[in-house]
Amino acid sequence: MADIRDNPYLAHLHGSENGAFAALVPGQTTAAQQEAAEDAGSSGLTGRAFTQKYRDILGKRRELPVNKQRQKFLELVHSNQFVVLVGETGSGKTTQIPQYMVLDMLPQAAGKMIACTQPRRVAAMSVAQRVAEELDVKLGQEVGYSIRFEDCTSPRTVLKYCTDGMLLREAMSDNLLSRYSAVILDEAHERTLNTDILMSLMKTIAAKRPDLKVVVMSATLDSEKFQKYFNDAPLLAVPGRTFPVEVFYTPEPEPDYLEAAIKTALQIHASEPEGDVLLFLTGEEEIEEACRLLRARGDDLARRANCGPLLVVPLYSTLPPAMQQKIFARAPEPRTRGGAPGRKIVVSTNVAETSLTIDGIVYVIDPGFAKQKVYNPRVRVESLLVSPISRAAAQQRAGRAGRTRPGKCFRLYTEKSYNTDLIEQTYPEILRSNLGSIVLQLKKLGVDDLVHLDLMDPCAPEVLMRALELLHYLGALDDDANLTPLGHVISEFPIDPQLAKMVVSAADYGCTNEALSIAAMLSVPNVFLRPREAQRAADMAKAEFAHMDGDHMTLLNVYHAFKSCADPAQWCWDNFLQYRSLRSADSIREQLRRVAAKSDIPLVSNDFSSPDYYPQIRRALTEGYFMQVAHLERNGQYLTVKDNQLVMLHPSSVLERKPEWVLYNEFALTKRHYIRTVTEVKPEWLLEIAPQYYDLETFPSCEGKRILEKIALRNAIVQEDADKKKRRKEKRDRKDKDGKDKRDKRDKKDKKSKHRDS
DNA sequence: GAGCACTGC
Repeated sequence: MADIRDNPYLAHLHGSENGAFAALVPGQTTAAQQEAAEDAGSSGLTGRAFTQKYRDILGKRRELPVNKQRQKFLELVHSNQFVVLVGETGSGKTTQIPQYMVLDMLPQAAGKMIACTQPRRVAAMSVAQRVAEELDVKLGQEVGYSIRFEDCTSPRTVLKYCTDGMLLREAMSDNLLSRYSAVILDEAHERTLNTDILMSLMKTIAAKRPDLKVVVMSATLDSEKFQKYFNDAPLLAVPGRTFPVEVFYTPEPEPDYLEAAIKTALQIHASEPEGDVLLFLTGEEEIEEACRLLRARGDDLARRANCGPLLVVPLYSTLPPAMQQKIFARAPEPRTRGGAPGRKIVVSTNVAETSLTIDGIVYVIDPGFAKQKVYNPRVRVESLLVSPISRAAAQQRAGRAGRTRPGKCFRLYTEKSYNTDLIEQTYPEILRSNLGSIVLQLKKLGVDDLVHLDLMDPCAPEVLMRALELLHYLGALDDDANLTPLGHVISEFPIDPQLAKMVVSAADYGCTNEALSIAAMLSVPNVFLRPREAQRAADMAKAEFAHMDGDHMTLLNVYHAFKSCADPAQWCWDNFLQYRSLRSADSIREQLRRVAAKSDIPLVSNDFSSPDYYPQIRRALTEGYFMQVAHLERNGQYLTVKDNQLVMLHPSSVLERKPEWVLYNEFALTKRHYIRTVTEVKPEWLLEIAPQYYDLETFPSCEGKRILEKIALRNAIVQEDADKKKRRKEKRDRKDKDGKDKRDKRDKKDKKSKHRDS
């Protein structure tokens, strides 16, 4: 019944009509041959006859700009190990290029896969879904995806979309990525930490694997930098499919960008044709404030100037998903039939710049600012700072107005400012981050010489030094900066090295279960909600979980309560807790538990009624965080140990009684210097647990040091005492033993004689 | 007495 042409194993019998399929020679295909294979009666991947839906989609795929360049692309891939591809939005590169690679390399025949990396999970999932449809296969079979918490692939998988972090993890156990015949790095222009590392890694691997093909895809005009970095790789530019966006600047600088933004939005509403507005601001509070003002003044405007109704929607990542959905709502209908049309205004953070696409945006308002991460290696602090965006980011924002039809972008700064004040590109993340975790991963990847690591933008030596120093103190690296056995174990955990050290050490204190829970809770966004209209109620709810030892134990209480309640979502709502964060903490904990089990770390708890239950957990915490300790000086202020930075307990801390020694999870740099998530520790523990760090010889002078010195002295005396006692006891024991031996001999003799007697 | 831009393993 089945057409012989539908059987891929008989492809060689197909004759001239389908010969193109059989004619596919790996690494030598032409665009015409590939198209013939796509036009065939059945899929070369599954052997099944193509569906009508497949043919419909195929028609659309052929119209994508990237398809016109297929032959050129294949020629470049055939004669080069690296190819750089620049494609604007709408070019079809993310869906099509990996498919061209599949047809060209026929990875199923070679038993290898093609990987295409994405910076974000949702992108990896949704693109894989789309490509599975385009290839007429079931998602998770021939085409799949692999992201944290979810591996949707099978032994049949030939094309795998994954997050760049996932591929990096995979490289840690398979340094040459030998399962892949080609790696496609997508969205490389975003320059995430993981993409940068992966790019460097691909250069190293490619040098050792001539058979490996690497395609780097980017959306910027900064293609020369990529070409140069990849050994002068050839470039292929694919046009996009977007609509023109007209850009307007303010004639004079705006002193108050929030006020200017609101005015502009209302002006658009009053005078521009129908079309939704996207306004970029920097943070939650600012956005909510802007929304309030816009709603109030919008109503006013409608009354006075016969404007249509206004729908104002906030958008930021911590907004509950149900609220986020509102950005997709349609603009309101006119109040009366034939009246002025309604308009939707979305007020958003950077999420709308890359992660989320909102259809129907015609007007963009760009004040030119965003909160950006910065890292200060001197104080070892990552913080968020409102700073001017780059020209590339400004272009990206403007582009959001031209996705469905021609649009307009209003920049709330002068053209001169755009040209002279803004930097060309946003600094890549690797220049703005603490590299502790990354350095450990690199060591695990077999990169020994970090200083000469071939990165597109080399990181500051001081940042590297800080990372190496941290890992050395944690015991993850030895004196020659080589990975220790402990370092190997720590690197397996997908969390900060300090947290991983805590989890691993917790085994010695009998509390790995609790350490896992705390590690998970510290790896998710803040679980405590504090809505403006219910601050007191929220504080009271939090007080129920407060633990006298500090915030870490409070988090543990929350987690335990969460795990034992009947209806988690309702319970979270009732207790002003972020359900999303807690659920995520639960999956992270499960993942960490599996990693721990794989490393043969016993999963144990101490007796809950034991007085040592909490101290043991705090000791384990100290094993990871001894470098983040502050001491309360006599003047009532905290100084961080060694760095002598003046800090204050964050007002959200449950520790109001100001213990003398505290360990903190985070150093928040805002108007003041705050330490957040804080727990009381004992100075003795510091000396015991991290003598190499608390080496008083090298310690800068301060009150804390003098106290530690006293303790050290006392310890020494106690130790000396103990040694004396021990020696005396040993002497006594020896004496006793001698005596006992004699007695034993005598007894034996006696027994023998008794035996003889009996 | 205050904040959490955004990703990711």
